[in-house]
Amino acid sequence: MAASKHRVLREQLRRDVAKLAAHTALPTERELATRYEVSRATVRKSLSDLEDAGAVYRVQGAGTFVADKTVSKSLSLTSFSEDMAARGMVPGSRLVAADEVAATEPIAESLRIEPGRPVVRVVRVRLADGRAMCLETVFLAVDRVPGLLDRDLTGSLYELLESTYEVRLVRADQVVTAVTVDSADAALLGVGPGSPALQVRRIGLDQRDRPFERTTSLYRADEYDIAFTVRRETA
Amino acid sequence: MAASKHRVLREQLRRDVAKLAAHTALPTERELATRYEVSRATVRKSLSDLEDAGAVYRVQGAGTFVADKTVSKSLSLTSFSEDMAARGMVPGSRLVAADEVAATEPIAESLRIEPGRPVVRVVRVRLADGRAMCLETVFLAVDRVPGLLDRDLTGSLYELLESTYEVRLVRADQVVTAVTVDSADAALLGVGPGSPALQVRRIGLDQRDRPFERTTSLYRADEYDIAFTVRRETA
DNA sequence: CAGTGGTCTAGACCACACT
DNA sequence: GTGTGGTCTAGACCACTGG
Repeated sequence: MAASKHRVLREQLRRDVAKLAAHTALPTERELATRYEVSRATVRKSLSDLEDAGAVYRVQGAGTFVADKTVSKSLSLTSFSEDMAARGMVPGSRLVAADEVAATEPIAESLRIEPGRPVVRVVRVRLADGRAMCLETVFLAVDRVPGLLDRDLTGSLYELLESTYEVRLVRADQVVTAVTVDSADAALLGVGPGSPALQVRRIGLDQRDRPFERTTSLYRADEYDIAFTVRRETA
Repeated sequence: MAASKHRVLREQLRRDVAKLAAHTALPTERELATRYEVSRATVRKSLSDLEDAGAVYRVQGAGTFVADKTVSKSLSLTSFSEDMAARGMVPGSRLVAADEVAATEPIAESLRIEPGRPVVRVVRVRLADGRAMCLETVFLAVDRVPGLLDRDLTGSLYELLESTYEVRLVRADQVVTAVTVDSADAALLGVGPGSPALQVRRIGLDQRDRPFERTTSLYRADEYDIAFTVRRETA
């Protein structure tokens, strides 16, 4: 499964493109279709995906070209572990708290459950190469993840959710703000009180658009940034 | 121009979807194709765009459904003016400086010109409903925008660039960080020194992937956040 | 002008969800 | 099984770029 022609071609082209200089022209769509023995529609699907990912750009009448990859992070949904791996760092965790609490009003609304219902709370200091990078608090509806608190919570929570509970996050709504950390959080992050931090509040949704995770992450401003590419609408 | 069938259908469906409750099923692709007298491929293109925009979600074998729009900002490239308008506020500007300076090393690299070459600098306090929201510093290669300094710089710079110089931004690479503002910036923003702020550094690119604008925006943390939806790759 | 990407069609089969 | 979205094809014409 998951080995469609356009996917295979896309990954093939992604590798090819990585070796080429920016602004180099790719073969034409018709040429690629002939060469890889697929229809032009399939080639176009592959190229569209690469365009969305910021790997190439297309100019009508002229051709398809290798994009300049200065940033070109297409801001996909990643776990902390994946994020750190992509930055070439080794992810880790220090468990601060893992318990069951009653859902407060905002938590309940985020998870679309009744206020006061029990939710699982996991608080962790996330490490990058052993250094504190982020303070992360996760809330999960307890019905969706029975027995979670008995598991090993120092690794990737996403992987655990996927492998054990078969919930796959496919989308998340995020809100990013700048804050200054209070003294309690500062101590956990190993920074001075009043230091700046990036706060990311996220509601994770499954394939059916149902929320099942609400996470607040507090990233050290001196160690972390969010880089991504945005595009004009109606491209 | 720009009135392709899939575009027309997309906007029609966007309006229809806005009236429906979340998780309501849309008609099937074949049904829509028949009803609007287009091919199914055209319907799929429209639905894909809406899916990318976060308006609907699709479940193989089940159907296409109205997404829950709690956030669903697909983080598109917008000007400050557009951004404020979308938030229901009236944008404004107070010009702080507009001059020609020699490009420093980082500026030159961003704009892909020689260090020391002249660049146009525009510094503005951006207002929302008359209140300071953001301190914005824009650098532009002078060759691309001759005579810019003689223009009215209190409105939308993007509109000016588009209408006068025919440069269209289609993509931008952004880096978001949290900072605390120094006393000079604090005075311009009307906040206390050491207040938190969201810093957005952006390099704007035209359709040919050429950089022609580098902007650093400093947003008051108490007035501004960045909300957007992210998706899992290989969807 | 020739050649490129952009749009569109009509039809086919597959993978998956639901009942 | 029936019906859904997902993939793929072969071919056509349009809009635009560039020499």
